[in-house]
Amino acid sequence: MNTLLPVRPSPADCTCFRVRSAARRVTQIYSKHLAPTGLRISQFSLLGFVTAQGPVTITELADLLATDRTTLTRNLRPLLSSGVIERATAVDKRRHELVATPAGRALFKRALPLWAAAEQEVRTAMGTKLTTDLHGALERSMEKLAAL
Amino acid sequence: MNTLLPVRPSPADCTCFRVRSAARRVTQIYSKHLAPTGLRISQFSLLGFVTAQGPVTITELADLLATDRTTLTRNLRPLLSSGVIERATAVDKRRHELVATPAGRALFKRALPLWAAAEQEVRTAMGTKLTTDLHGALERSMEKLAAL
DNA sequence: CGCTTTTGCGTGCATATACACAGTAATGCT
DNA sequence: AGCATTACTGTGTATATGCACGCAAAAGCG
Repeated sequence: MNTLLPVRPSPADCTCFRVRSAARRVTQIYSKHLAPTGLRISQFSLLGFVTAQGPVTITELADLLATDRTTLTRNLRPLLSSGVIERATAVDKRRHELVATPAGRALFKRALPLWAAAEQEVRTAMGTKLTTDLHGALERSMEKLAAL
Repeated sequence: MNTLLPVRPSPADCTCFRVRSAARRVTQIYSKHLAPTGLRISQFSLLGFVTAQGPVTITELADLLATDRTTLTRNLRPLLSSGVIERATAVDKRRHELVATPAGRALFKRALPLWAAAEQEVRTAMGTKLTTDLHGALERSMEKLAAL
């Protein structure tokens, strides 16, 4: 299990750099497709989770999305002000439960085929095997790195 | 090559979401290690490329890092003001050539073992095979997606 | 019941990211 | 040389990201 580092480590060998580069690249592609909806890809994900998970708190959402809680506070802002997500009053007054509004569910429904087109474009470009490999590697990596 | 999408697409199946989640996770790990240097991982990468590539322009750097050019303009700001990178006067007055200062090279040298520790921690957690798989999948993905 | 601890959130600060647009310098062409 | 084109860069605007810190509500305990 002694994974040796390259002899002359370079920033280009950095796992972090590679994952971040890939994230920037795919973000551009998805954003291009989703532009007509006015949603960024992160907003699409956020709206999707809120739509699917029903009433959910920011902390729960942070776990699902592997994002910092305080990041979500801000990322939710445009979605709250545009009325696609709203706060529900919870019994526990500390909890700020979030639900998708009818307009939010409609928007997500409209955005879904555009997301699918982006996903299809990426998967077609990569091919079936690479898509499977990438998803598998990312999935297993997240599991291994969750413990750290 | 007809890569079928899942029957009921969910944001969690999104390639973009997965890559972005992974990027957030690894960023946290590297940042933790690099904190004593005052460098973020993106700044470490930036400084590394400038140190290695010698005089380089923002546009060239943008290609190397797969980042938007205007992002680099801003990302360079803290590195310029802290004096680890400086502008060199080029013959072509449009070009803003960047070089690492002696302080910058020294800082990078100090940061290198901390980066190596982060890289080692990640690779140890993932294991040799998964590390190879992930790097390979990311590498090939970037190639395939570069054309889009 | 009153006090301490825990839990759920938001803010201040700093950086990261990229699109649309604009400015300036070099180049090419007539 | 003069003008159009191309190349290199910065800014305005908006979102994304997370750490340190502080606030309020609920829970636990004597």
